[in-house]
Amino acid sequence: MTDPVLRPFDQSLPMALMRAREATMRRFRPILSAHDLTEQQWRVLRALDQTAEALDVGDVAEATCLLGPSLSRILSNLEQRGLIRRRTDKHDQRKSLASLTAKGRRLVARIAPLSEEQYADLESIVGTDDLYRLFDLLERLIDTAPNADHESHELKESA
Amino acid sequence: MTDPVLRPFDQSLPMALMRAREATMRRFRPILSAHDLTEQQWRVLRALDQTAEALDVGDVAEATCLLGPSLSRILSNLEQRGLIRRRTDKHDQRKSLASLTAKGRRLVARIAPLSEEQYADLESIVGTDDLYRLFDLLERLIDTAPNADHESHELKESA
DNA sequence: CAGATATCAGACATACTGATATCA
DNA sequence: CTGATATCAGTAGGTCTGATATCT
Repeated sequence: MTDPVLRPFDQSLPMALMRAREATMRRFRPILSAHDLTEQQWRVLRALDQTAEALDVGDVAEATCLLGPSLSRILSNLEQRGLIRRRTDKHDQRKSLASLTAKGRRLVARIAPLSEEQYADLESIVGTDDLYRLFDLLERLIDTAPNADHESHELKESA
Repeated sequence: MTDPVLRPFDQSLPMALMRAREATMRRFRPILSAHDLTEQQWRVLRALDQTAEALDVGDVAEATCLLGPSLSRILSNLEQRGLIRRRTDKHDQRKSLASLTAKGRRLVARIAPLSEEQYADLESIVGTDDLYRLFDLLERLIDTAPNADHESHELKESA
């Protein structure tokens, strides 16, 4: 009568994904907090670093898995700190375009080598082949999503 | 001068893990919210469902990847809703033991088949073999964690 | 007394919903 | 007008640090 009705935790996929992400983030978190960045803020800076041009808010939301309202506040924060800049799109004045400032770019550049260091470490532990296998499997999992709405909340992770 | 200094997003492991978890959770989230449960609350109920006996708070924290203070608040919430019960350990009165109430157990039992349904769906899409391969790779990744402190915050996801 | 355990208090970043202004 | 885009307002649930009480 008190028997478990669910599969054990170690067979829970979201749980395994969360633990794996947690294990990975344990490497990066100290780096980010040393620069006063939350994970979400870092994701935004990172997304903006990838493109030479500015991105509209919708694109940033898609890239970072953040919801619009959350993103608006994060962008305000980063703008106040002088790390990013916002301007309205000339061709479509509804849109707001975000881009890194020189200061933001310097910050990313300062963090990048520390980040890559951790990746190299990870790769040497897990092995390059298995790491790519993992990426491949994760990609396939992502494609199984019922609704590929780019609107979805934070990992927050659970279950 | 505006070239990206970081690897692209699709080669970011925490990012891939987050997206994969998000894709997976998209299946389960509607089920949980239909029963007024957050992901963290569900993780706690699930952990308690796994053992016939009560668990002390430390064990629950370990199992659910939640920090002590967060867990305290979540347990209070679940206790108020009559889903769990807390009592102090007779042998070590510092410890607080948590267990599911009959009501909590009924709730888990009601959700369980809906959850398993999604797992079966997932397994049929990804394939049983690859799903196990994925579990294996994730497990290895988890073992690479620098600090295996069971204290670590929420997925929140990033980087 | 030292170490462990759980909780509390409070500040903060985020998630999420719903309303709003602007523009295509 | 409609649909899209971004933001704002506000509530809620979590994170995290630091302090506290209790017990081993």
